[in-house]
Amino acid sequence: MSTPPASVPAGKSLFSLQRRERLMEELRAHGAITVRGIAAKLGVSELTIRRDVNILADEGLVSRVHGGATLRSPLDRSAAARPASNSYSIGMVVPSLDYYWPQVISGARAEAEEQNLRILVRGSAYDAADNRRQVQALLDTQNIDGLIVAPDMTGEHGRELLRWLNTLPIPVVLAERRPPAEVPAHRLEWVATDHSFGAGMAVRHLWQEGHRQIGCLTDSASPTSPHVVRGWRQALAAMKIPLEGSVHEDSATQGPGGRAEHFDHVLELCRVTGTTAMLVHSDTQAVAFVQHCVDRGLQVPGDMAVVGYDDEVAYLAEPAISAVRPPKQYVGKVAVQLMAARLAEGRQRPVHRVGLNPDLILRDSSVGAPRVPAAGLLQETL
Amino acid sequence: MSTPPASVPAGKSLFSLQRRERLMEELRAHGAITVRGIAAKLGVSELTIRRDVNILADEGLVSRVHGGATLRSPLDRSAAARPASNSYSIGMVVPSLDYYWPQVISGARAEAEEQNLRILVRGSAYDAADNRRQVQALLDTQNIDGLIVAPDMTGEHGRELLRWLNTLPIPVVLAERRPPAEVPAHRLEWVATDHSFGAGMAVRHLWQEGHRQIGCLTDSASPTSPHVVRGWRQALAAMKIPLEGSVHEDSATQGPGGRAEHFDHVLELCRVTGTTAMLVHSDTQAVAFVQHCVDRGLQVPGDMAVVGYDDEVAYLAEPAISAVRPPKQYVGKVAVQLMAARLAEGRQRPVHRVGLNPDLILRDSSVGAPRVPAAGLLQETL
DNA sequence: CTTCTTTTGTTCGACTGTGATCGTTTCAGA
DNA sequence: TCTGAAACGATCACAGTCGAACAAAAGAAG
Repeated sequence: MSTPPASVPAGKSLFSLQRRERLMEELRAHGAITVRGIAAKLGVSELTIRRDVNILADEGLVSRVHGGATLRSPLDRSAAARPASNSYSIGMVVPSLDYYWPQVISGARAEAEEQNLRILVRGSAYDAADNRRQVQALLDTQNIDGLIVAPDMTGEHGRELLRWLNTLPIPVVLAERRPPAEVPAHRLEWVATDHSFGAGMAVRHLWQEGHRQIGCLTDSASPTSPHVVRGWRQALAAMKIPLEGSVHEDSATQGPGGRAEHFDHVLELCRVTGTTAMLVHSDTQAVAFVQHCVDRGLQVPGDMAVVGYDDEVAYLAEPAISAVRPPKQYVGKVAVQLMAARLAEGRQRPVHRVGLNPDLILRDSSVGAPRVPAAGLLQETL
Repeated sequence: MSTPPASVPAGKSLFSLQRRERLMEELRAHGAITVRGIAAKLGVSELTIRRDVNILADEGLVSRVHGGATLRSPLDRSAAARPASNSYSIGMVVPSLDYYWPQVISGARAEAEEQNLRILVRGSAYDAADNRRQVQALLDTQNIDGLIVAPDMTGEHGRELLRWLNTLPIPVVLAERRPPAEVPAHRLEWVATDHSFGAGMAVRHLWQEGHRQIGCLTDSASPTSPHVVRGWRQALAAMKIPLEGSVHEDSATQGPGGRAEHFDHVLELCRVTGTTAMLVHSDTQAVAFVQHCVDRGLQVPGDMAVVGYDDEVAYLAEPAISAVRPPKQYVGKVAVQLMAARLAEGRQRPVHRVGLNPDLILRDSSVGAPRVPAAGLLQETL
C-alpha cells in the first residue's frame, strides 16, 4: 500500500515483525484482508501470511476468517475465555505519600481489587529525575504490565520525562496531569481533576454570597496552582470583576519574613482593594490563613470569607473551612479502569483522556454575606 | 449503512465474520431484518444469511423470527435468559442517521446490550429547536432514565438548549460535543473525539512526507470544523509554517459557481502559495476534491496530497484517501458506559468528561514525497 | 568455518464456506 | 379450519482455503 505494489520488494525483504506491522496497517485501512491479496502484495507465500495471521490472532489483534482476517470483532468468540490470565501488575508512582495522594491510592487499590489486578506503589520526589528513577526501578525489578504515574512536568526535564514515558513498551496513565499540547505524547492517557472548574465554582459561590472582590492565594510550587489561577481568572472575567483590582498572591514568592509577614501583606492588600473573600490553594495554607485572620481580630467569614482548595484538613479549622474537594478516590479509580481496559483491549482502543469535576463542600468559612456590603459600593466607585 | 445500498457490492465480497457484523449493525439500526432484504443487499444467497442468523442466535445475540431476525428480545427464551436485573432505558438523539452517527449508535447499542440497557434512538435536525423537540418527545412518551444527545450548540438557542439539558431530572451525556466553558453546564457529562488532535496528526504526517505548505479545506456547517481548524493552526504553529501564507478555505462560503468553481479557486490558491498538501474536512468532500484534482490533470499524491477527515467513504476514492478516523464506535460505547455508571452510582460520582483520540489511516493519497520539493525552497524565500 | 535456530516455501490431503435442489414446515388470509 | 405462498433446513457438490510434514534458506552463535 504505502510502498508501490512491487511484487518483488526492492532488494530488502521485510522482517516478520515489520510484515505483521504492515499487515495491521493494511487491516486498519481496509477493515479486512485476504491472505491471497496480501501475500501477492508483500511478495511472500500465502502460508507465511497465514502464520502471521495466526500469531496476530493469538494476541487478540485480529479475527481469523476463512480466506483472510479482519480487525478484531466482538463476534469472534475464539479468545473469549481469557479471564484466567487476568492477573496483571500495575506500577504506580506518586509524588507524595502523605498529602492528597493517599486517597488517590486508596481509590486505585479498591478498583484494582475489583478488577483482580496487583498494584505496586512507590513514592517519589516532586522532580523529574527522581520520577524517572522510581519508574525505572519498577520496570527493572518488578514485572510491570502497566504504569500509573504523576510526573513532574515542569521545564525541559519534565518534557523530556514525558517523551520518555510515551515511548515505554507498556501502557502509561497519568494521574492528575495533562501533558501540554506541544509535547507529542500521543500514547499517554490521563485522568485529572478539572481544577480550573473547581476554582470557578468557588468564585461563583462567593459571588452568590455577596462578595464583589474575590482574591486568590496560591502556592506555585504545586502543579495544581496554575489551573486554579486560570479558573479563578476565567470566573472573574465571567462575573466582570476587573483583574487589575483583584488580589493574587503566591506564597512561594514570600519574602524572608516568613508566612506570618506574608499573610499580613495579603491582608493589607485586601483592605486596600476592598477584597472580602479569598480562594486559597492548598487547604493546609487555608487553615493557616484563617488562623492568622482570627489572630488579627478579623471575623471569618464576616470580614474575610475563605474557600480552601484540596479539602485535606479544611474541616479541622475553627471555623471549619469551605473547600473545593477534588474527587481523589475517583482519580485513582478511573486511572485503574483506564489501565485495565487498555490491558484487556490492547492497541485498538483509542486513547482516553478523562477530566473529573471536583465538588464544593460548604462549611462555615464562606457562608453568610460580608459584614461590609459596602464592598459592592466600593467596587462601583472604581 | 455508510456504504451505499449497493445491491451488488462491486467485486469484493465480505468475509463471513464481516457479514455477520454487518448484519448486527443493520439490526441495531433498524431493530429487525428480513433474510431476503439482507441477502439482496449483501449479494449472497438467502441460505447463507439464514446460516448466519442461526450462528448469531446460538450466541444469543439475535432472536430468530420467521422471515428474518430481531435484536435479542426478552420474550425469546430459546436460550438461557440473562439475569435480568435493573433494566434502564436510555434515550439517544443524534443529528443524522446516515452520516457518521450510525457507527456511534452501533457502538452504543453494542455496549448497551452488554450492560443490559435499552436504547431508543431518534434522529433530529442539526438545529437546537428540533433537538429539544425530539428530547421532549422521548421524555413525554417513553420512560427514559437517561439521555445521550448531540445537540446543536451554536448561537443563543444552542446555549439555551444546553442550560435546559443541564436542568433535566435525568442524567445527560453529550456525544461529540463539549459545552463552551462560559455555559454553566456543570452537570453535563460528555465524550468527544479530540478533533484538533486528529487534525494535528494529519498535518504532522504530511510534514514528515516532505510537504512544507499544508492547506485546510473545511465545511463550517459542521460542528466539527472549528476543532479541525484549530488543530491545523496549532500544528502549523508547531512546525513554524506561517499562517498567512497558508490556504484555508471553507466550502460553506463558496460562491454561486458551485463546488467545481470553488475547487478551482482552491487549486489556484494552492498554486500561488506553493501548497502541495490539503487537509479536507468531511471525507465526502475529500473524495470530491481528489476527483476534481484528477480531472484537472493533477497527480494525487504527487502534485497534491490529500488527507480526509472522518473516514466514512475515503477508502472508496481512486486513489484511496488517507483519512483521520474518529473512534465513532467508542464514542457511543463510552457514552453508554458513562450513563450506566451514572445510573448505578448516582450523584456521588463526579462528573466525567472524556476525550478520545482519533486514528490516522494511511492510504495512497498522502504517502510519497511531493513531486516538486522546490516547495521547500519557495518557502525559504518567503 | 560449522552448527544450531529461526524463518520461509512446497506439496497434498482434509476441511470450510457457499449455493442449488427439494421435501417439509410455518404463516396469513379467506 | 383450510390453502397457497413463502420460509426453512437436510443433503449434495464444488471451489477455494487451511495446516501438517518436510525441505530449504537465512541468520546467529560458537
